[in-house]
Amino acid sequence: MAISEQQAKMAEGKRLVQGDKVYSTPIEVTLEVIGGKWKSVIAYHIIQGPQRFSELKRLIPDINEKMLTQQLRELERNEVITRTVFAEVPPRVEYRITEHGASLQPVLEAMCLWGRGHWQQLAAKP
Amino acid sequence: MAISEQQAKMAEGKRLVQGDKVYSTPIEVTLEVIGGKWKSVIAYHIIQGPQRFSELKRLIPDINEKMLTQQLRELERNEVITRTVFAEVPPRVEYRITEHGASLQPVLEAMCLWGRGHWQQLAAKP
DNA sequence: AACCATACTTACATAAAAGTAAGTGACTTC
DNA sequence: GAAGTCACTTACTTTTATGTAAGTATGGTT
Repeated sequence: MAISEQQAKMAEGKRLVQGDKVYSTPIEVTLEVIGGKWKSVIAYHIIQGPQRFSELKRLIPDINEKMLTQQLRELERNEVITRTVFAEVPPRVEYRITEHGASLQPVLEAMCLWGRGHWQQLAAKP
Repeated sequence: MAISEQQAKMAEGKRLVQGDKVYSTPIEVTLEVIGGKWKSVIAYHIIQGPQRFSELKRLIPDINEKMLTQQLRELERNEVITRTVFAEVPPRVEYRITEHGASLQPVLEAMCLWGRGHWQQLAAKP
């Protein structure tokens, strides 16, 4: 390792660097992939089994088509899911979890579990 | 349960309701508490042990004071952390995880682990 | 008296995320 | 041939999140 690199590392503390992006926790890396309002929810549904576009729309009633498409594309770009178009009319498109995406299961499961617990606490109080 | 309530539930599928908020997955509940760019990172650091404001600033170099205060307040409001002011000059304020907040550990750990793995994959490729 | 430290607060500005509504293409059924 | 299905796209608007920079209070140190 060059001295300048080393100095840079010491000056900035333990930080993860990737191209022009700098993270101070691996959590930030995860957020790049499943951060935001929809991505974790979408991934959670697809991890339960392959889903069509329309099925996801049904499963996530409040999402609109633009958001659904956009977030699916980003998940695809990050290799969390794959997109398969079937040459049929009307078209059929299937989204499946990748192996890499499947490794998100513990994260999504933990989030799901915690959310359920927190919701019950809220429901019990006021 | 009143019939109208029941009908409402059937019409809208399995959804969690809390006041004026409606969720279709417990994941959304979790996101209300630790969603966004900073909250999970902050909680992660405080879960490792009590931290002062200035220490958090040091641990999360890219955050600014306004954001740090704001997010700390929201974590406090959701009973994830507590805030203790010591009557000293200069002031000392300590943030600690609550019991409820400590239950986030599996979530944050999973996020951290996954982020590390994903980052290594990225680093190995290009 | 001037300066330092800590942990903020405030007003304001910018950027990013999310939402709305209308339209597209290819083929099927009525 | 009009209408319907599915999975989008596009242009545009609104909302939410995040950031900047300056200022505040208390009291200790020089």
